[in-house]
Amino acid sequence: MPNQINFEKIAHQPAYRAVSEKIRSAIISGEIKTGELLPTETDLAVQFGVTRSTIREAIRLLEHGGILGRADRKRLVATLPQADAVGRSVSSALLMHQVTYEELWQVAMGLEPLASKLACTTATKKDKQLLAANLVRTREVMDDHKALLEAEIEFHDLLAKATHNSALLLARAPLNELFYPAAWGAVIRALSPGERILVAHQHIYGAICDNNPNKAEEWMKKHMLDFRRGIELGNLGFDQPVKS
Amino acid sequence: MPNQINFEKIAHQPAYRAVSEKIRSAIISGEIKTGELLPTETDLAVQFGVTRSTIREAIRLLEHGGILGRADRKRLVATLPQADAVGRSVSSALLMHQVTYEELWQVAMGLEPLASKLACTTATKKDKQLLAANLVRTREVMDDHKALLEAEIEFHDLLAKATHNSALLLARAPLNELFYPAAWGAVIRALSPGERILVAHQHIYGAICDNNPNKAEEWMKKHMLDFRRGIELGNLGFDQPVKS
DNA sequence: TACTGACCTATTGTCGGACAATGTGTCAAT
DNA sequence: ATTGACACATTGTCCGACAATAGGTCAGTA
Repeated sequence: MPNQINFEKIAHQPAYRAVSEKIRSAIISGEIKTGELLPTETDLAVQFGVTRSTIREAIRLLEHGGILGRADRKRLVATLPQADAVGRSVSSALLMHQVTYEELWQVAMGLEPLASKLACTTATKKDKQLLAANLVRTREVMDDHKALLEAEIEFHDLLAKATHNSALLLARAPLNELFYPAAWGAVIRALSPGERILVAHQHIYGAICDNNPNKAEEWMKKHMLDFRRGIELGNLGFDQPVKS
Repeated sequence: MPNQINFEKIAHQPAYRAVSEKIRSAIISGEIKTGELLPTETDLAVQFGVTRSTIREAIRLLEHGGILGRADRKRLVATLPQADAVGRSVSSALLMHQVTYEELWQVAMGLEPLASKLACTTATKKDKQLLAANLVRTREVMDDHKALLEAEIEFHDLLAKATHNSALLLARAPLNELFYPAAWGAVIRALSPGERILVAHQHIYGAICDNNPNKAEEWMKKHMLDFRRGIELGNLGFDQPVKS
C-alpha cells in the first residue's frame, strides 16, 4: 500500500484513569506529601468535576499499588509503598507465570550474596543489634520448624534492610513472599538443618561486624548452595512451579 | 492491666475487596484461564449479589496489577501480568522512595552478570538471532544518541528474556524502566561511548554463542563497571535520586 | 465478490441521588 | 475522669438512568 496516510491512534482514556494519573503524579511529584490526608471523595469529585463513583474507581486503581492507604480506616492518606505491598503484586504475577523454585533460587543467588556484601559497609548499630537478636531467637527455636522458618526469613530480611537500598529491597521481595516460605519450609521439615543454618548466619553476622565484605558474600553463597543441596537431597521438585 | 480479656481484631473488609480477592484467586488457581473472557459487569454483579459499582471497583483493583486487561477495549480478559505492567508499579514505588542511581546500579550489578551467565545455557536459536539483529542495529545507529540508548536497553532486555526466568525478568524490570533510560541516557549524551558499548555487547554475545558462562559474566561485569566509570567521569550525581 | 452504509444490540463509562454503617467531636451528667 | 446521648462527616453500597461505542447483521451497490 503506497502513499497511505497513517494517523496515530488517538489515546482516549476513561476519566477514572485520567483522575488516577493526576493523583499519582501529584503524589510522586511531592505536591501531596506522604502521610498527608487527601480531600474527601466528595471534595475530589467536585474538584475534578466528575462523580464520586468515578473518583472511587480512580482511588482503587492507586490503592492496589500501595500509594494510597487508610489513615483510620476512613480517610485516605498518601503512603510510601512498602516492599511488602509491592511484593504482593509481584508475587501473584510470578505465581501466574508458574515460576519454579529453580528460577527463584537463581535470583536469590544473585541478590542475597550481594546484600551480604553491601550490608558490611552500610549496616548501622541498630541493624546489627536486630541481627544479633535474631540469632539468639534462632538458637532458641531450633527445634520448632515453624518458628525456625520465621527466624530464617527474618534474618534475610533484616540483612536486606541493613543495606538501606530500597531497590534491592523491592527486587528481593518475592523471595520473602514466595521462595523462602515454600522452599525453606520444605527443607526444614525434611532435614532439620537448624544447626547448619545457624552456623551460616553466625558467620555472616560476624563478617558484617568485622566489616569483611568478601567473607560475608562467600558465606551467603555457601548458605544458598547448602540450601540448594538440601532441596536436591530431599528430592523436593526443584524444577516444579511454586505453589501457594 | 492484669486479667484483661483481649479479643482479636475482627477483619471486616469491604465488599469490593472481597470480590476482588475472589476473582484474583479464581484466576491464579486457573479456574479462569488466562486469555479467557470474564463475564460482563452486569453478570458478575448478579453472580456476586452486589451492584455493578462494587464490581467495577473490584475490577479496578485488579486491573492495575496487570491481572485483568482488555480484549478489545470493551470486554475484560484475564491476562498474564507482564514484566512491564508490574514494573510500572515497582518503578513508581522506587521513585517515591527517592532511589538513587547508585542503589539501582548495585542491583544491576547483582542481576545483569547473572543474566548473562544463565543465558549461555538457556538461550534458544531465536534468542540469539534477536541479539544478533540488535547488534547490527546498534552498529548502525552508533551516532544517534536516542536510538543508541534504545538499542542498548533492548540488548539487556533481550539478554534477560533469553534466560527464560520470569523471576529474573520481573526483578530487573525497574532497571529497564528507570535505571537505563535515565542513567545510560546521561552517559551517552556526555561521553558518546558507542564504540565501547558495542564491543562489550559483542563479547557478551560471543560468549553466549560459545556457551561460555564465565566469559559472559565477566564481560557483563566489565560493561557495568565501565558504565559506572562513565557516570563518575561525567560527574553525573551518582548518589542523586533518580527522577523521571 | 467485495465494499459500503444503515441499523440494532450488548457492554462499558459516567452520572446523580439515596441510604446505611461507622468513626469523630461535642457537651452535659455522673 | 469516665460515661452516655447526640449530631455530623465520611465511606460503603445500592439503584436507576443514559451516552458512547464496538460488534454483528443485513441489505444495497459497484
